[in-house]
Amino acid sequence: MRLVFLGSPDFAVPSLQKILTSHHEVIGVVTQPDRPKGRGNKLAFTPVKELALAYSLPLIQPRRVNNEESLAQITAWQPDILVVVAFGQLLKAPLLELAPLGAVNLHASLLPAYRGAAPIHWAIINGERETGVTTMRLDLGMDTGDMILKARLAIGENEDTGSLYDRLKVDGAGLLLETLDLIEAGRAAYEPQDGALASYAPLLKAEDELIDWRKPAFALHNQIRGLSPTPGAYTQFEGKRLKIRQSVYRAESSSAPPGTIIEIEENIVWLAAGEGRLGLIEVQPEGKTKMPAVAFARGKRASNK
RNA sequence: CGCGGGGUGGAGCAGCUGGCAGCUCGUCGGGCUCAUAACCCGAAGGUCGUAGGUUCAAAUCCUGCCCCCGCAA
Repeated sequence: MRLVFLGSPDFAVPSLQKILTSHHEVIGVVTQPDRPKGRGNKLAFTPVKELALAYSLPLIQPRRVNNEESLAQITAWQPDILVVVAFGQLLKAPLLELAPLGAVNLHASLLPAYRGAAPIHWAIINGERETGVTTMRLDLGMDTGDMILKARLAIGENEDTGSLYDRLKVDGAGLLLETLDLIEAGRAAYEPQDGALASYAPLLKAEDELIDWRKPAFALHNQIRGLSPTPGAYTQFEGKRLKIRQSVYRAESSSAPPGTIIEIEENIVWLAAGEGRLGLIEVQPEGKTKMPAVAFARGKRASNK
């Protein structure tokens, strides 16, 4: 099929790559505009743009993909289908109806669960033991389209978002290609989502990153791995942020007030939580590189005296 | 020129109103022994990111460069 690929972050890269190695033809790529990023606000290309450039694919970067100009360009490409993976903009009716076969999307959850922007983070934060990827036909809603294929994936007990993200984007790429082949063969089955079972995974807010020591240790552990490596969960220490990059937890409680140190083992700094105890393994002070939690604790003691 | 922190023995830090480089941990050797995270003694180990400048003297002051990171987007 002749397809236009819409995607932006590196989650979409394996999908585009996989399609490029297939018999399908990518006749155009749509990605987000270059944006000032990082320190110094330097302009950054999206990972999808990097790949598109490497393959010399026709590329547009509309501020609003639904406007007339980009609509005209995509129409001119005459695609059979639009393929959307973590694009970052919602497609409106004219775009959804532009290609004869509509638009398919890859979403990083087992729909209808975790519709929305941050399904991987929230699955881990909520302590899910399983997630997956779903392909669907896009409609006007937010991840509400009819589903085509799913692939399940178990979440490791201590797995973080980074690891899960990497696994899902690869699984997703395979599933997406499979889906495209089905559609091309006219054998795709479309299953409507049961809205009653839907749940949402909204964009992360700043307050989601702050650790509340009154919560149970397991919840904090899920929060920490769910936000790792980005944006990272943090606690306030001496007026500065201390990101907690890696943790463990135990059920046994202590009489210590939540957020205080109970004990320091060889590689773990144990703090009291609302329930149980949370063990810090790796932390990152504001303005510093990540370091073992035990080293941070030592440095603090040394400098406080 | 978005705001900001930092580069000092293997790790984490102090020293930076200029004058012989210090602390905690680790390592090695020894002691004590069943040690709350913090037992005792001793030892090894550092071109103080890099290039240049100021000075009798610079980790400490000035300038360029490299590197790491936080925030905001």
